[in-house]
Amino acid sequence: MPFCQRGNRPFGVSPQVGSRVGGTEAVVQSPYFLESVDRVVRVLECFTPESPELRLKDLSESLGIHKTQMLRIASTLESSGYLVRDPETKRYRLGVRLFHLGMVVQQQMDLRRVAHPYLRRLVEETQETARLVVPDHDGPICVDVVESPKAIRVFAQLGARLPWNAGTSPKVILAYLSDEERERILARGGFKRYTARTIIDPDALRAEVLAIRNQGYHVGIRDLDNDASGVSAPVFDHHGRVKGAINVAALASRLSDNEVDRFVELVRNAADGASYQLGHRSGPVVSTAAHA
Amino acid sequence: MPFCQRGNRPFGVSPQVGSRVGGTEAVVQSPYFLESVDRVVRVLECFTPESPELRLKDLSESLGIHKTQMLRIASTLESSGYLVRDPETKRYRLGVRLFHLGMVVQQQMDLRRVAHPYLRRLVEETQETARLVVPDHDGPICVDVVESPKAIRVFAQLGARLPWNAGTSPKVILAYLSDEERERILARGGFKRYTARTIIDPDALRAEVLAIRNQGYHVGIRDLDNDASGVSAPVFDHHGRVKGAINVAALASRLSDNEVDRFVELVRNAADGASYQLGHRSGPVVSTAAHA
DNA sequence: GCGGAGAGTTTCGATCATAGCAACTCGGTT
DNA sequence: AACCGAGTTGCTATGATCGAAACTCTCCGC
Repeated sequence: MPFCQRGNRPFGVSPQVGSRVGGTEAVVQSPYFLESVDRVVRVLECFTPESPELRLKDLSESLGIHKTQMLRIASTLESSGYLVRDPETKRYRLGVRLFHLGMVVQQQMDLRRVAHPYLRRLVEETQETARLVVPDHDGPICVDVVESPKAIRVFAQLGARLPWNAGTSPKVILAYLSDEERERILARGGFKRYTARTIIDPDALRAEVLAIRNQGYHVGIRDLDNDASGVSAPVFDHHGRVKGAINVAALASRLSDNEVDRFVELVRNAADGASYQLGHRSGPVVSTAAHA
Repeated sequence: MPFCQRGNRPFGVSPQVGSRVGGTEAVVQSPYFLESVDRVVRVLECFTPESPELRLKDLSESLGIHKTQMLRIASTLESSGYLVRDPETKRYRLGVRLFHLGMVVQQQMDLRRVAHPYLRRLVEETQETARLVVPDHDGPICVDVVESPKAIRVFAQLGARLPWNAGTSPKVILAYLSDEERERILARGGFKRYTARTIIDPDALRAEVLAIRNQGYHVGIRDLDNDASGVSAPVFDHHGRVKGAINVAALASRLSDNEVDRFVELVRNAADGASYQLGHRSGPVVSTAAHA
């Protein structure tokens, strides 16, 4: 394996180092690093929703590239339709070409496809069963499972419909649905009891679910099954909408407190990674371990 | 003005020359051309909806780039998140980063904004009044006008609602709406007569409109106003849906047959250009002058 | 209408990043 | 076990790339 990236890269891929301006070439990231290539993407990244139009000077200054060189780069990009230049104002914008590439990417941004490798990795790391659960008209459904290799393990039925009021994934999903949807589901009621710990009162469920929303994940103990506990975290799309939850479930007796903490970390990373792949940008997710 | 591109570049910007493989550097497009930059975009363009995953060899072969070099380019792109590599299969895919750039572009893809420069150019070229008309709940509306500089000119009311059965733009839009919508509008009926040439019979209107659809544009003679004639062509978004029509209208008496042909050409180019800017790829548009 | 400032464009030679060769690893196939 | 094809690494010559400096153009204040 040639360089730093190991397997799936979830977050923090931003090479937009801010001010490369003053210093000469700070961090060269890999033995195969081509500056000319990297510069191209750095140019494209200068264009944001906030500043979609930039002058030559803006570009050359913010990237620390000589204006002459900047002109050459921009002109080349323009000639292939990745930048367009308003002939009046001389300002550059991103070209439609990029939109089309974006659409090619969008076609691959399918939840199951994206989540699967994360489930696999979770199982490797935890040795427990991992699942992907998605919301559906009436009740969440388990749409992907990677089973624990252990002899005694949580068995998850692919395609099974789960209740809204028990199990970690359903509650995590419920937590991030819109207020109306959540209330509709709570109002519908009819919650069954599965174990002594199952919440069946709608108001209690609402409270639980709002707490989950604040926390950004959920650890559930024996509320759906007397022997099982689990950890879930939400997966969002690029609009910031919940598309599902990633979950790891284990025999409750096997889960020490330390293990729980580790699982939470792993599950959250997996869910964040999948969210990122779906185009989500770190917004709504609560950040206990914020990089501040 | 440094190089070949003059003003707005509508179509045919594809530098994807197919086989640059055999020959050495065929066409160098501008004095400011940087091969390294161009190569980056050519790499990205290898990925299409049909072949979204490519191996190193696929890339290097189809671009005629040495595999060593290809590895370096791809690795650099990977390290900045524009390509992702499946560690198992070693295949590359486009990264989510591109999706985000695509979204930045999408925000600029607003019909009025995009069409305006085309209207301006049309007026320059034709010296007649140009308009942008969009469909709306009940009737098309004129949402942008650039007026002819001539003393006697067609006056177009910004924001005016037009009838469906007269004038070129409404009929062009009608032609490209979905079958259901079109039939609903035809069924609603209540068409007024404006001149001797106005079509008021729904069946006749349907026939006219289907003919327009085959033709891809429409030349209307004195059917809304006894002194005015006009040419319209449809503008599509990236789903291939009609978003509006671009129109040039002149005093009927000023329009010779030659002029009409010229106007048709200009209006179609403008509409195609605007469509392109909205992400439309030459699909549904009828192609009399196909490049086949 | 003049002069200066700021942005963009053009030219040109020196130099350093880059291209491609060749050798190597690794996994699968005959 | 030998082979093959894909991918990875090391190394050096060279020509594409970079930046300095001069030029153009437009806008502004006087």
